Amino acid sequence: MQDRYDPKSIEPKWQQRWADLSVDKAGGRTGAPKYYVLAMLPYPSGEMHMGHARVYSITDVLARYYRKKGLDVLHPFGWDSFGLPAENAAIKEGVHPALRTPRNIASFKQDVIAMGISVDWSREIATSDPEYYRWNQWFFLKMLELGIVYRRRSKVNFCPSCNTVLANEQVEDGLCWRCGSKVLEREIPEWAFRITRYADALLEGLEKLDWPERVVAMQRNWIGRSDGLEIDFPLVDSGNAKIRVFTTRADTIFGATYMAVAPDHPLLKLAPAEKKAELAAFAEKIRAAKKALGEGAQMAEKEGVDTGLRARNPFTNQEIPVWAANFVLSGYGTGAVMSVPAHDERDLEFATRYQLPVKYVVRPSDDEEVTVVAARKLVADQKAYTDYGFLFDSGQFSGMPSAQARLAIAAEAQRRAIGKPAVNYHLRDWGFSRQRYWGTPIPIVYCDKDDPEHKGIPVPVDQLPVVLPDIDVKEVLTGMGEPPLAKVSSWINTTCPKCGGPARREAETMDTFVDSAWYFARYLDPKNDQLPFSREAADRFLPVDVYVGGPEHAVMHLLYFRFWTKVMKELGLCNIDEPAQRLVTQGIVKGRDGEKMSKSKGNVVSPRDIIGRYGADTARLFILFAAPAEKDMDWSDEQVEGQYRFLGRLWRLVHGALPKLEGRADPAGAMGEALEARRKAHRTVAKVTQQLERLQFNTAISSLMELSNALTGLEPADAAAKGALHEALSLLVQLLAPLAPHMAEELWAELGNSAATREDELTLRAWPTADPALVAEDLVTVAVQVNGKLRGQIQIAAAAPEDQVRAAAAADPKVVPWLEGKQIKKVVVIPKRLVNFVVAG
RNA sequence: GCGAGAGUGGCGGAACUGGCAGACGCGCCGGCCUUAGGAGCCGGUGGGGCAACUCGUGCGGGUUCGAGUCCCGCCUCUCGCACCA
Repeated sequence: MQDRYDPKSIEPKWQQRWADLSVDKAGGRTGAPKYYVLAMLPYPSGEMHMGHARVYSITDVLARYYRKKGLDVLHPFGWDSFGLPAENAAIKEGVHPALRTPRNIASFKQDVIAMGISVDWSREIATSDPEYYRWNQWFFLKMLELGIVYRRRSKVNFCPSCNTVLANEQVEDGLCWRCGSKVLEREIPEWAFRITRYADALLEGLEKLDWPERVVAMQRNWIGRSDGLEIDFPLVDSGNAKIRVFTTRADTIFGATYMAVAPDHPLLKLAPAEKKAELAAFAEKIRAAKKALGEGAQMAEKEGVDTGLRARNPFTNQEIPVWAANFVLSGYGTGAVMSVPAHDERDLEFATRYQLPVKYVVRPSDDEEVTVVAARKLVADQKAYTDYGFLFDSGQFSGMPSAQARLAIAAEAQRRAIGKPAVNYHLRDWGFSRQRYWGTPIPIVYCDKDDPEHKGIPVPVDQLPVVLPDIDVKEVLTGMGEPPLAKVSSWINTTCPKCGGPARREAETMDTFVDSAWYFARYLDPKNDQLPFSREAADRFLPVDVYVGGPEHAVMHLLYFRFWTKVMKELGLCNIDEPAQRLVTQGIVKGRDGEKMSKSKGNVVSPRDIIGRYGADTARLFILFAAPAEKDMDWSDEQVEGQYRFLGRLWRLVHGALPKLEGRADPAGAMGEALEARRKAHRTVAKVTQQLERLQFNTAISSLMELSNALTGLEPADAAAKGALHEALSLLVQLLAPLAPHMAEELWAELGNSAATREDELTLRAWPTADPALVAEDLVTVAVQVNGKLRGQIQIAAAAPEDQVRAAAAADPKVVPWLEGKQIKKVVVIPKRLVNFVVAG
């Protein structure tokens, strides 16, 4: 034993012992329920940062807690080791990603171990390992068969100077990150997942998940289902041509006074000759503007051009003008809208600018008088009435409420064969081709003979994996020209699986979101060379019980992850609908200045430094104590010191008590102070258990501090009291174990519970249970109120009957003056808590 | 604009299904110990008032014996989406 708490001398020792005993291995407790706790897959930068430390602190507390509860806990770890950062670093520094990546992993892994994170390293995976990514290729081929993977043309960012395609991250303010040239748009073929096929399944699945509302809302919004009507507006004097629109407000169709189409709408070719030049110029202008503004930028003012075309409103039979407008998106719905300026803000803004007619057809009430006034006010204020209401000036539909009219008008359109109900989604298919080197090769070859149109011939499954070739970094990873793999002639040139003749491999690689879409399942069976994972393993451990990671993954990763799970079920690999039942999105860690930690701000605090100075237990306690898991937290050196001091006090508390524990007896006979200590300890067991179940780590730690404070300064009077103190300290240490495991192991041993074998380890590992007799209170403090204001407090037996409690409350000296001479109208008694006298006057 | 979340001491934050607001920690104040302490220990700490008491959970209403908690109407902040028809 040492005099002072010195984390450096105890933490590595216990980390070594945990590793030696393999206490963290999953799968050993076949009879027990499983518990799968997972942190989001990290990109292996060379050093763990605070955000990582926070995630792993959370998952590790859960892993250790449930292991102690006797569950078969799976807490695995792996590396998202493919991707752009490694490739960009290679382009800049000329170091091959395959060299850099293992170094980064080793360094990061050291940090994870130094934090005392209890990981089953026998299941470690790295996505850049061919034994991992071969299964990406396997999935690709299966999904190609099912029609979930397909080839399409799509627009990409292209740098004309580097002659290469750029990822969105490589475009800065519309300029190439490398050479600063203006980025162009270009159409190229790419591979895509038909995730839209699962839009409704992904939407419905959200209902059953125990996920933060914020994330659920973002996913719902991202999928963006909207139900409406597609309906044709015939063009006037243009033969049979008609413009199809999508609307969710069919009830307003009698108010459609013009149409608006996207600037590149195909039917604009029917526009009168004299308009063609103007329309072409407009389309070009809008395209250029969109490109320059980039994504997320505020769109300019609404703008349009009268196409000269005229359409007929199929319900009013009136002729209405057709405009090309910048606010209509060619990629959504039919690329054309019926404009109802009276009932749509956007349509009104446009109509106002170009002086198009506004016709109100829905009103808030079916009362003529009210309506006229309301309508006048709307016109005077130049406001659209966008709420549902009652129809007027709408022929046979007048008087109907909007909700009903929507359906009735849709039915009528269907009857007349000019429209049909339609559903639109914001969700787009997931294009996953990347013109990069450091990713999973797409297992496709192109053969001029067997595949003249270059649709792609799948590589046979038994030829997987298609392994990335080794390359000369300086020659291949230039960031310029054709895709990197196309430059590796020894690799790109291959033989056709069909004819055996010369063929070329697909030069593109997969988006790294593919890697992270299913890694959680590979952990179950990481060495399987027949399948991504066995059905047996899946049935044992899926789904993930708690998934922890940053809210920045709310849509992309978490949507792909869910999508992939649905595909895996379709393939019969597993029988779950959703990959993770519960999601915890942890808040960000801010620096000393209250700003988000970042290198550029110079406010980064490194976990490595904190562990070096205070030890992992302090780092863990600080991180868990500073804020609830889901909230942002500020870094505070003082609070870190505070946790270090707490651990120091605990150390001295136990070591100071050791001599007093000699000659202890069964605590059952303890009285007075010692009995109170036992009670406090058992109550803390009950409390902390509940707090850990609820992921309330900050209050769990404060409960331990309370117990520690209560036990400080106790002088056991007899043998039973000594036993009581020993019991209370042992419980305190056991409760501490998931949170500050090294300290707990050390003190547990000091308290005479040696941990030399795996079985002894399991003694500490068993989670304590509270003795109900000690948790129950026999004497309680009851608050006494008069007219809802606190006037006194009484101590009384918990079991005292109500009239006794009432009498004692009324007799309390502090309460008496407030009741004197008053008439008591009512007395509210809440057992064990409070008495409230309601008096007159 | 739409969606989600949050407003409680000097600070981070507690408060189970309405029941003693401010647990726990930081900071601060006082004391002890010490050659010394930026170590440790003990005590205090929402505002006002000597006190009895009183005021206090973003603002304004309401329900209730009783509201940080429930209802209605606002304000502010954070995050996400943003011409989605």
